[in-house]
Amino acid sequence: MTHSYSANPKFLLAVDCIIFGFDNEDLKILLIKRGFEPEKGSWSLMGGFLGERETLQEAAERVLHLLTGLKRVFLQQIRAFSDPERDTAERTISIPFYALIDIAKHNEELSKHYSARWFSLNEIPTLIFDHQEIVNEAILHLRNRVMVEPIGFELLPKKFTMLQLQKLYEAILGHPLDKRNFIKKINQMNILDKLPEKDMTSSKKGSYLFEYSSK
Amino acid sequence: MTHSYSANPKFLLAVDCIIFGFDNEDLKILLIKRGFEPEKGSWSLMGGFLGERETLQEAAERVLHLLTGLKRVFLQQIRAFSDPERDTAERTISIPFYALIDIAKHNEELSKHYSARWFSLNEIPTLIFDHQEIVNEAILHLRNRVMVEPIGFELLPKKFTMLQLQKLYEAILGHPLDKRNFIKKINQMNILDKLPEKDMTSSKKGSYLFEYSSK
DNA sequence: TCAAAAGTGTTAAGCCTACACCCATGA
DNA sequence: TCATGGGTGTAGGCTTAACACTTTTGA
Repeated sequence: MTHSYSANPKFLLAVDCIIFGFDNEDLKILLIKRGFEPEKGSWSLMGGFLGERETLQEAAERVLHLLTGLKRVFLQQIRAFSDPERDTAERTISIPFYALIDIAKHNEELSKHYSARWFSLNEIPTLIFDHQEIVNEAILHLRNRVMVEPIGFELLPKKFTMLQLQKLYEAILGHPLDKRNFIKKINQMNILDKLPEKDMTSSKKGSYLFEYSSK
Repeated sequence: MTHSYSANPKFLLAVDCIIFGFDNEDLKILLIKRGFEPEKGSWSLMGGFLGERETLQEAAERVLHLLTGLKRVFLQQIRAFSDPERDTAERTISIPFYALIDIAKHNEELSKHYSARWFSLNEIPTLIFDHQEIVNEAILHLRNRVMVEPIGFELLPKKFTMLQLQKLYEAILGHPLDKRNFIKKINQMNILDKLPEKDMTSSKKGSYLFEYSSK
């Protein structure tokens, strides 16, 4: 160990954001066409460099806001990626965060500006560097977490039907769920408020809307 | 986002190691008396700075080897700590790793050289910077993981009794376990080989020794 | 009246928890 | 022979998984 701070090397720190969204069918991620060299024009996670006076969390919030226009978003840090060769231009350590957002709320203008597009998980194009590996870890992390904690509501509109929620869980977990068992499970968590309104777009009978209850 | 690598700031990256050991009674961590300013003489995690050509994992292995003499140790990365004020000397981002080692195997000479000491979790002295918070996250991580995956055997000698294993799990989880239920659970995991030998030191009857079966 | 999605219970199996006595042995 | 820790089984409650029919209503 070198007992002097100044004798040690310093590094660029990137925060790369895996932005998850849900279109009532598939879990998707928002990718950008990289706007600078190297790998200009290739598909990539939205990223940025850590600034002098920021925490990593703040940097991730900044990066996410640049692309989506959103603030106060669910963000979860995952493990650092540090292969010395991972970025072909210059050594960069990446500390990725995944975000859960409502697709409908992101700013289309900003997306256009970064040539961004939503991709279903099974249609992800070739990504730069180790970004595919980063995405894979984010998916695993999300999957593990959703099984024990009530997260994921960030991916839905404020009011949603049980079927929407079930489809979301199925998309995250990657396998179908039983309707009755799912409803039972969610109900006994006691995290939803049943609203008096119904969503009439999906059927003639209509289905009740629910809200995530912040208690 | 700044579209040029060189215009962005660089940072010192520390790897701090939470080194867990087990003395058949308590879960312990190995702390050092810090040998340089600031906070010289205060209790601290063993740490080091990332080198130009290393991955974070390699840096953690190097740091751990410096203090314990051990190689090929179980190491798990946890989340980065990045508060700009966390290190009072100079801004440093810490990427902590926790290690599981057999207390009996660490090198006493090296420990002495760093003025290192083992502390039970409930006797941890005041630590520098945010090291207590880092320790807390490592414990939580370990606790969550031990409930779903067979880890922890790294903390025991190669051959161990069921009681030793149970005491270890109790120390990690922080609460007592039922002997019969514990044995049932471990057995149905199918991860141990029962040896023909017995440990005769703990009782007149003797208790069978087990080995972790790598399959 | 029919088509389409919403809503609703029960049963069996497995899992977890709590709990107490006999065994083997050396002193 | 006795004191000490080692080893073993069962019953009840709880959770999970599998499974199908009735309701509502607009077209």
